Amino acid sequence: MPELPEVETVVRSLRPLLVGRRITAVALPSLESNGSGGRVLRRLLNEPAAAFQKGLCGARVEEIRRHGKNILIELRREGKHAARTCLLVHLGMTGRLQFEAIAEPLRPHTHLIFSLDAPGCWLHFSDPRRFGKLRLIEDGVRDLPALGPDPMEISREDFYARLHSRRAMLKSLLLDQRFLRGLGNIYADESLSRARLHPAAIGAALSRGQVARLFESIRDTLAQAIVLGGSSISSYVDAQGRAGWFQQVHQVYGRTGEKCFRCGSLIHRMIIASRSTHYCPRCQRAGRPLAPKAGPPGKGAR
DNA sequence: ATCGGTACCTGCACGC
DNA sequence: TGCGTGCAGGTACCGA
Repeated sequence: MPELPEVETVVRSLRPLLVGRRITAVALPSLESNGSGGRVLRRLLNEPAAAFQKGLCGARVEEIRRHGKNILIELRREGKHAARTCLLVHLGMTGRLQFEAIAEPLRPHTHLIFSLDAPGCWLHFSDPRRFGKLRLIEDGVRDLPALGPDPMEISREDFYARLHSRRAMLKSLLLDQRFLRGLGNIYADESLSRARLHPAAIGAALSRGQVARLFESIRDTLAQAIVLGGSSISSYVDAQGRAGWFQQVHQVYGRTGEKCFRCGSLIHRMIIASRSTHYCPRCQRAGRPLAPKAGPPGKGAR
């Protein structure tokens, strides 16, 4: 679900109802209902559940930001133990933060419920596959994993310098959060398609013009996806339950065997960095590695 | 530095 | 209907 545009959409949908609110309690339904709940929460939280609850209760939400695919909920605790803290939420593959009326039936795999000082409004965190994580960190960004620059903030020159020093395949680079933060499988494929670059092309081998095309494509793709509220494949929705629309304009992702909108060729699928990679073999030739010379003479590699 | 493989999980679509 | 298989938007870790 959650790459940069989806996380940005969630952040924007969280703000109106969450900023300024106080967290009054944190309930852990999976701990109560399920024998393996303790193990689930240990993986999700990486600290004892009681300490996590204590760190959040009474804290007021000051601001919500995005850092790559991480959601940063900036908090201030008042009173005797006044302090600034930050709740980092990574949605993993299937994590969902959603406002609910508590009376509604609990969505399966709801692991946390944040009570707020707002009537009739609770924030639920659910995550069927449990690849998500929540971390309480003191004092902001210091403890975050070292991530690369944000694709919407990096300059064209810096992007060129970073890309030109790398000998990895473009798809691998775009998925690498230390190279650039926020892209995932969908937006890597979609950006490469719009830039008309082959996913297996080598970063260092691109011309200045090709790098510029990739730079613009990434920004345009992400910007358009944010406007459309992200891509809703299977179950993604924002904090108010609204689906995104960007999947309607996917050019290659999830379109294996369908016709390219530009040239009519069939979209191919290959594996790079052990991830499904979708591309048009005709439009995305630029930078393609040379075909192996294998095969009997006269049969020329295609 | 880079890559492939594996691991972590559940849910779903599919073919038989 | 039920079963097995493969696949899914995430990261982290290991060994080569």
